[in-house]
Amino acid sequence: MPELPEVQNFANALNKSYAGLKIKEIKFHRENLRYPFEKKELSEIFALGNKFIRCYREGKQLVLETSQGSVNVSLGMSGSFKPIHSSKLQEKHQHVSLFFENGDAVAYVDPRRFGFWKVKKENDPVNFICDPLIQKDLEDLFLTEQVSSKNCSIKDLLMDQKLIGGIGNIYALEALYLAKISPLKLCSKVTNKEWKQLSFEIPKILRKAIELGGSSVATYLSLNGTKGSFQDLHQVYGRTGENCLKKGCKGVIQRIVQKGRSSWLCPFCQKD
DNA sequence: ACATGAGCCTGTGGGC
DNA sequence: TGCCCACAGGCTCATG
Repeated sequence: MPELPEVQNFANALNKSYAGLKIKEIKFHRENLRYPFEKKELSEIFALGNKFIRCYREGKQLVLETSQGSVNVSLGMSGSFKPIHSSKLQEKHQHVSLFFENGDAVAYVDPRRFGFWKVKKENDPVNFICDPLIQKDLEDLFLTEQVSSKNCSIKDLLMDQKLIGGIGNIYALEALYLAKISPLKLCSKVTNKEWKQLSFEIPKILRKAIELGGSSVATYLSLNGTKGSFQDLHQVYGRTGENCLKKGCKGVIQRIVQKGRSSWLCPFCQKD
């Protein structure tokens, strides 16, 4: 589900609601998500009396930081957080509950269970080269030999989390549309001018999406239960058969399958 | 060393 | 109404 803007939204909201609170306890409602829960370690991190210091984003993951250690949380395709009001299970796919001493509580909900909670080790390296909110970092990365010599499509490159932390299917396709580059174009054929344009469009679109509360496709809701509105500004994602929105372009948005996932593009204004 | 495709899960929506 | 298929904001393996 969530790409950078949606994850950033959860980080902001969790901070606003819970940063600084004393923890009461953590409860697990099953044994695993994508991986088995490290219950012992996680219970120590979220033990009675510890302080929930803050939540921040690292690529597409959240980091929950307490006075006794930190945890990486991946939301997978369908993970989300939701405030709860009692110790009874409240949501159908509620897998973790976190209680605070002041009576507040929040649940981790994830129907498809592709997410994970993983204890963050002291010297775990950050697992990507570049954060896509920073135009200069993107440009520097794009103009390296390592990238331009890659034998993959530009869409695959944008979604490679080892290189760039945070871009997924929606924002890769939207940014490529804005930069007028086909998602099929090979990295080796992308011009310096196009790389520069792309490093301009990516932070711009991500910041706009954060501002609008992310994209609510299917069932995504923010912590306070509201929908984002960036989906209303999607230019290609999910718009099969609709007209290209570029002024004067007579193109029709086309859906193709790329490495097993949907891509959308305007075959007229996006060239490969 | 790379690039691809299957698999992990549940839910939803469309076609018949 | 129900059944079947395709598909969904991600990521990790096994394979070639």
